[in-house]
Amino acid sequence: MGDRGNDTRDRLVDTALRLFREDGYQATTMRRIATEAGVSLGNAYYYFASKDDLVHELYLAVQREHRELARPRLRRGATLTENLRVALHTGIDVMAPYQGFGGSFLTVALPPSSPTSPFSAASAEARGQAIGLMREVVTSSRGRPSGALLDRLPTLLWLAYLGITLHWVTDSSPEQVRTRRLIDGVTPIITRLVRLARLPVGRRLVTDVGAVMDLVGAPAERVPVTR
Amino acid sequence: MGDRGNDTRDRLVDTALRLFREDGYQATTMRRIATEAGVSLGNAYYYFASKDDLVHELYLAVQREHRELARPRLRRGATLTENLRVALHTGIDVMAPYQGFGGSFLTVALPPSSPTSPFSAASAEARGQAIGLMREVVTSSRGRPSGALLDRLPTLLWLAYLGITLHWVTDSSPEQVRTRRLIDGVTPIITRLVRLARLPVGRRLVTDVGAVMDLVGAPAERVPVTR
DNA sequence: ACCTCCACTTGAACACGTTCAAGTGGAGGA
DNA sequence: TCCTCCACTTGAACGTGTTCAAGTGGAGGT
Repeated sequence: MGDRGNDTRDRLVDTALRLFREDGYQATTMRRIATEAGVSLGNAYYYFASKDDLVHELYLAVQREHRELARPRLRRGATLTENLRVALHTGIDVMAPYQGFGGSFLTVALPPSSPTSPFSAASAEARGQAIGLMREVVTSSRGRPSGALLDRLPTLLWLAYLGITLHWVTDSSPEQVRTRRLIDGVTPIITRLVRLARLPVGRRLVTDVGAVMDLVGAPAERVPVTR
Repeated sequence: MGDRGNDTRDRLVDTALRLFREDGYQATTMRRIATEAGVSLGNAYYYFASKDDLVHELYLAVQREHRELARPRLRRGATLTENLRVALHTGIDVMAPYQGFGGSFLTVALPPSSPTSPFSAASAEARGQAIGLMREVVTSSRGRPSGALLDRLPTLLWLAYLGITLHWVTDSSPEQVRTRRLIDGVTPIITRLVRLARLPVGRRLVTDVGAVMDLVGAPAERVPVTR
């Protein structure tokens, strides 16, 4: 009992996430995290290899909350547009407190060296869950696509979500309304593209896009064989 | 004459870019840049506000070389697929020496705080030139699209280029063949989508995409009114 | 010849992220 | 009770990016 280790670890994560929210990335120093968590500086490094490692915790927390908040909001039988809209807006809602984090989010999240990278093997599970959420978006909606696209769509939607996140990070408009508008504008277009897949022209597009995804090794829902 | 200032500045840029190429971002310290350029540490900060400012120079150099290398390679009357392919591959060629730079490229290039950000006002001119290159790709190709799409396509292609760069950064495959394959796979798809714009279905898509771009304020070729 | 000005240069100093050798203390066995 | 072990904790120390008060020197006016 007592669980000295886990207690300290939890206290560090809580303190770090709070400071990240309140003061952003740069202004939150490792010394302050340690002090406010009531431990020494060196001790923080016993639990986390780097400051970026603490951002990884933030990444995981955001992801978890996104999933938990979005799933019950999906309506079985609603349009793809509507369910996708809900999922994307919920994502922005969850990330909102960290907008001040701004570019530093990417600074840490994107580089392939970091385990936070959406493409790294280390975050394969988190990525798989994100794609899984998109699969739920697809399967819970009416008018869902046929075979080939059904398999590809979750990953494609996840990529779209990544792009929207990229826009959000650089979005300095009040309340991030520009990103909100982007979501509202993009979702019907995606739905129209999905419908297009029923026509011969669309079917050919699906085939080609699928081929590229295989060739490049697009992330799948489960840990992919990176070779 | 003598141009003491410009000499020092040029020497700093040359040294920094060389060290970035040879040793990457992190291993290249401001102290080493200053020393190898034959000036004091403080002097480097007289010319460049930050280390990231030197990366901005790298960004500009890469952009300039991309443009200079790609333009003569475009063939008037070739297919859009072919010309776009050339432009994108040339981009990768130019960036290749900096692959080791890896994630740090984005680290510095993407955050909206940094003037290097593709979306910031500070890099509006560089961005405009990049979009301009894509415009040349479009106008030099045969079978170029009609009115509405003709205006939108350059920016859309630039966004595609951004996406491919994003993939390149995290591409650890030898010689970045995966990114090469991505380019070869994506360009014909883009061409097919452009052709689709002639049909009624496609025309409607173009209208909708254009509306979203206006709403969100997508970067234009010239400095946009960011509001 | 002297002075004035200011673009340019310097190195010390600061706070930061990170590392590391040296502890500390409580659980479990003898 | 004492001993051993090791998960956990500590603070000093290193190299980094960045800032700043103090110079330096050459061009141009008198």
